[in-house]
Amino acid sequence: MALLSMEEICRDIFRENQHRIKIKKEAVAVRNLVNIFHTTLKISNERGFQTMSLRDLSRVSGLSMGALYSYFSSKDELLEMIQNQGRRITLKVLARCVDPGDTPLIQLRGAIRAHLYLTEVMQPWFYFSYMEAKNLSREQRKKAIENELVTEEIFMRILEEGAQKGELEVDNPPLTAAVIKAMLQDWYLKRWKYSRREVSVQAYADFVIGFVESVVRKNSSN
Amino acid sequence: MALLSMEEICRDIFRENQHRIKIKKEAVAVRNLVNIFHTTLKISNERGFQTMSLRDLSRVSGLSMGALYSYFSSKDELLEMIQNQGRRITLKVLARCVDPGDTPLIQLRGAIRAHLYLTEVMQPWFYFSYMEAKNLSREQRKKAIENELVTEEIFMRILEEGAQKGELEVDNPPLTAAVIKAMLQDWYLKRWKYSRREVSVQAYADFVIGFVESVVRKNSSN
DNA sequence: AAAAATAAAACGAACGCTCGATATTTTTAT
DNA sequence: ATAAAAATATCGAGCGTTCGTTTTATTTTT
Repeated sequence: MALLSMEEICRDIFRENQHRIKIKKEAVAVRNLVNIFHTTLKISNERGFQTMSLRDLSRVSGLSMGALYSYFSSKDELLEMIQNQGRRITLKVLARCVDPGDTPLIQLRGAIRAHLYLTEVMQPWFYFSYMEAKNLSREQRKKAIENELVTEEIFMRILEEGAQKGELEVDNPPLTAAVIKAMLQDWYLKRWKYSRREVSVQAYADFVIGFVESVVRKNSSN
Repeated sequence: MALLSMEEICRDIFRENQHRIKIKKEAVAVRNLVNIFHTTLKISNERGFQTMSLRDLSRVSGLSMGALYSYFSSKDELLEMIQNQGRRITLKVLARCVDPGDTPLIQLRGAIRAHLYLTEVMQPWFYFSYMEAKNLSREQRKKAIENELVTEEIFMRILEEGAQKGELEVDNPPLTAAVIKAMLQDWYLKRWKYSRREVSVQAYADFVIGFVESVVRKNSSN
């Protein structure tokens, strides 16, 4: 799961945006992109993206204003780059963590664990995406909403397939998927609460799986 | 439930902050406070409190800059006033909606419905409080966190009482309360999603109650 | 020598906020 | 009842500051 290192992600970003980025050498660019994104997430998740000035970003990252503007052409573009990459990774990871060959119950468990472990590793990113969504442009906000709905649909399809096969008992798949999503998002939105209580991601995953299963499983045995 | 009119709330605010507010006449002050808060919530919930300039607020509310500053002494104080009042109302309403004489199961249903109906009526306020929490001063942020935990404790105590009396089966009251809270918060955080799907607050309340009960009730009958 | 980063200055625009001028309402005096 | 006076409320141009952004000449790294 942790194959998703910040370096790899930033290398992708660099290659895809090479026409915009003024820096030529990949090694240099990647190193600084990691720095820029890390610092942006750090400051923004404490005080908000709007409140973070580029002078703040310059000071904390150690890069000059001129250097920063070699990597993006505006503050809004920086916001978009972060959002874009986060979205792409979510879908990629979630899609490959659900094996259509498995039974719905196994798929459900896999999807819950995948969602929690992914958001655990990339908590700052998800927290940022959630909180800064309203600052996006209209088209970017539309993409963010789509993304939310797609993740939810993954759960809904599993539930529907389970109900159809008679393996699960779900009387309202859309709402069930919605509240599952709400429980999963709580993990990265209220991280302070769970770490204060020393709840590990494994413990939370087990709990949510148990909680959901006692609703959707036909017989409470095995 | 809708006894909590904006006018009443603003009258309370005016009386408690009369020393700060430069306006003498209650009727005038209340009228304008309603306008100011309503407009602030409207703009902030679309674009964020930080992004909203006081010139925006002036333009949309129809009050001049000078008039605005007769009601608060700084933008931060406006933020605090809104947060304070929202917190107070939450606790007041939730506390009086749970009758200790009822059985834990009835209390649980009452608390879920109370939470949902309250946040339905005051959705902009709750959405605002959630999203703008990071912009608060340290002491104000501490109060917001306390508030979150207190609401959660109401649910935890009901669950624990139910488990103790043998009426409910809850193996992890703190985590159960946490995910119940997550489901309830989803209602005001993702209002766009539920209204798009035409899910009413009653339907959502019934669903959540059914969902939770099929986990915590000992026998699935009656 | 080329590429990249730096420090510093400057730009106009927009920010939170103030304050003297003005308008409105209430009180007082006739 | 009405006009003058006082109190209250509103106005909006303008304050100093900071914002995002660009540019410059210079230094550092490869």
